[in-house]
Amino acid sequence: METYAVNNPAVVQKSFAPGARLIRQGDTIRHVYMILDGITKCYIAEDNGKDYIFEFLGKGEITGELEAINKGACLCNIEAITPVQAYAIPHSQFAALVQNNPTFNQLLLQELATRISQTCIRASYQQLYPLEYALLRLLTLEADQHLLLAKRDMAAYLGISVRSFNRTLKELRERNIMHTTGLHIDLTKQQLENILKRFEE
Amino acid sequence: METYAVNNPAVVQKSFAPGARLIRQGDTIRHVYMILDGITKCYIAEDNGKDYIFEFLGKGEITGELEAINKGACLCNIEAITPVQAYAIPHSQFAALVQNNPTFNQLLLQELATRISQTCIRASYQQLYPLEYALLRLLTLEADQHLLLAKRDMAAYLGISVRSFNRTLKELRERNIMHTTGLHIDLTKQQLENILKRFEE
DNA sequence: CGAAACGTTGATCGTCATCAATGACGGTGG
DNA sequence: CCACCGTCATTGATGACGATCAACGTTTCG
Repeated sequence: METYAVNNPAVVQKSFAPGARLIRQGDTIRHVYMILDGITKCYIAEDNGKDYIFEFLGKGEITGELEAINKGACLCNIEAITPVQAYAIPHSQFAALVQNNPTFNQLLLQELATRISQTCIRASYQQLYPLEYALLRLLTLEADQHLLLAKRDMAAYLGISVRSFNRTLKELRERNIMHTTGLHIDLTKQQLENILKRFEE
Repeated sequence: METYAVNNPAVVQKSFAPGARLIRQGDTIRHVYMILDGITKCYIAEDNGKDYIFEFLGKGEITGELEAINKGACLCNIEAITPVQAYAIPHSQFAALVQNNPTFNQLLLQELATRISQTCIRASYQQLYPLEYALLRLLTLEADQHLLLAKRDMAAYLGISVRSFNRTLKELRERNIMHTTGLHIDLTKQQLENILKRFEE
């Protein structure tokens, strides 16, 4: 997806150190960002001080597009968790791409559709299953995508404190579902499937 | 949005009685539906028997578009909760509309973007605030949109049982936050704001 | 100079009390 | 029959407090 923005003088490449924010919740922005390299977290900071991470964005993914489409204030914070390279694309250029480049438009639609699916699926199982289930799914996701996340980020993804995260981890270890050290899941895909199924009673 | 599908022989208008399903989770479909009248609920049925409603769709809204864009199996069930009239638009026609009609395309993007925002916001507060908070927000939403939902649907929206729903309702009544009868919220907008703020500590 | 000792900091976890939410069972009333 | 609710026991998840430990840099002393 990132190839569509190259060779355009209005598009600027920017670097972000870990911890730097590409987008601040509530701000009005004039650019869409396309991530060339690195990992970012998208999170909403609630008024009660808690954060909720709803996704991690990596190479090739786009952000700030909701605001470009709907002209609203930023829904969430986008913060680099590794060093990040990104294109900053002005809204005008973004709109032009959407209008004039059917392939880009199609990719954008697909990305939005995927995001909706994933968000809905996650909201569903986080509501209807206990914490341990969500934690196992997160670790599986992490392994699949070769991510290595900080514990506080995993906790924020699950909507809990680091303390609760560690506690749940410990319980999974005591039941021999996880290694006694590290964050590996000590199970084959098949076994994991079965564990996840156990919750479905 | 519904005007874009008129006068096309491939587009068929269909009726659905309350309880009938426009779309079944897991199915592969060949049509996108545009709702002309009535209310539907979109819900995921988890393997443990619980349902999670993630939105209610009404007049002018579209559904089945995720599957049209991503070519996957259906994410969720779409079920009529009032009598529903809808256009069934074949995927080929839908794709043509997206490609050839910039206005339609723009509306589609906006609808997807709005849906993402709302889903994220809801996932966040349902994770980070207690049940009562989510219940109050649901009732506010219902009042704003002049909806009147069945209790079991409200419960499924909150991801809880009807029993728990009633229980939470009772607690709100005992604290004089709600009328002792009906589902009205016995507060001005301003008071409600304050109540919601109370949770933000 | 180098090594041992010290203090600081942050991450982790045991424990305990508490709150939030559920499930089950049975009763009541339309 | 179904919706609703009182009651009770239980589970799930949290917050607070304090102890421990490892990492790291700094001080101190031989």
